[in-house]
Amino acid sequence: MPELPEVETVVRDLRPLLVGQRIGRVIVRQPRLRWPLPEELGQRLTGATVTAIRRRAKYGLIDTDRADTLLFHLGMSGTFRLLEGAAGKHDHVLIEAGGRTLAFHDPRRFGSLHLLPTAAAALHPLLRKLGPEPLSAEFSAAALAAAAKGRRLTMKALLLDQHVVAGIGNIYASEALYLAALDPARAAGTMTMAEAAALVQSVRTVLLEAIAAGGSTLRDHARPSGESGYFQHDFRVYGRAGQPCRSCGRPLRRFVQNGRSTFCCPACQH
DNA sequence: ATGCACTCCTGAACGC
DNA sequence: TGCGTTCAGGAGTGCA
Repeated sequence: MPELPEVETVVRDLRPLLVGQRIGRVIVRQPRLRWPLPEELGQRLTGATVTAIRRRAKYGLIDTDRADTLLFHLGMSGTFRLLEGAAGKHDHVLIEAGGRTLAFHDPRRFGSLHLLPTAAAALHPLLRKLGPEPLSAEFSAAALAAAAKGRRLTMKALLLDQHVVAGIGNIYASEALYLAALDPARAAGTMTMAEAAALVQSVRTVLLEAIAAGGSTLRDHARPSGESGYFQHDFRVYGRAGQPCRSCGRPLRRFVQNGRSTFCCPACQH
């Protein structure tokens, strides 16, 4: 469940479970994720106390009092879940803390875990080139327009470029473009300043809505899985091909861009 | 520099 | 029931 709102929800759910807790055993059951897990993962984490949990783009950062930070990315199918009983299939890494066992569960194994020096975490190659956080003031109409200027790629592809703005994925790209009434297939370079302003606002709206929805949904479940938070969210266009546009009533359309599904209202978005 | 196809992996849903 | 095909929320790499 990998876009910014879902990672934010996971981070918020992990905080009360881990912050202030001393990490016990760390068991690696499957070291081959997106990148091989560091050999010293367990040694470095065991005995450390979690001091803070942060989010950057779609990454979560778990800081410890040993100046190490555990960086995680959920990929397409990653979740954290509290283990009840034995570890199951795809529970790749088990982390004991506070009398509980947390499992990093990821069937497709596109997720990743890294161990970084906390002080230099932002300099890591995976984080260094990320664009602004979409919910920060740094993500402005001027900044977006500047990033779009002269670019021939589509509006949708621009939003998915993590160097332009960090944290938007395939679902919320469609959602934001619909809310801003922008055609996903239009060249990004044709964006006016007024359209950039509308898109910035729409991105913020859909992300904040999703964070609110994820948080409330997850509270129904006693574990920080997050799966439910994603599926129960009510999307405006994503996954609704053929259904009526909530604005004009005409059928929504699905088409493929760069090998991925895009949903839009051909009548409302230009 | 820019844009895009390919690639990693498994599971679910669907058609025959 | 089983088998093959297609699709899925990510993103680094390498190529044109």
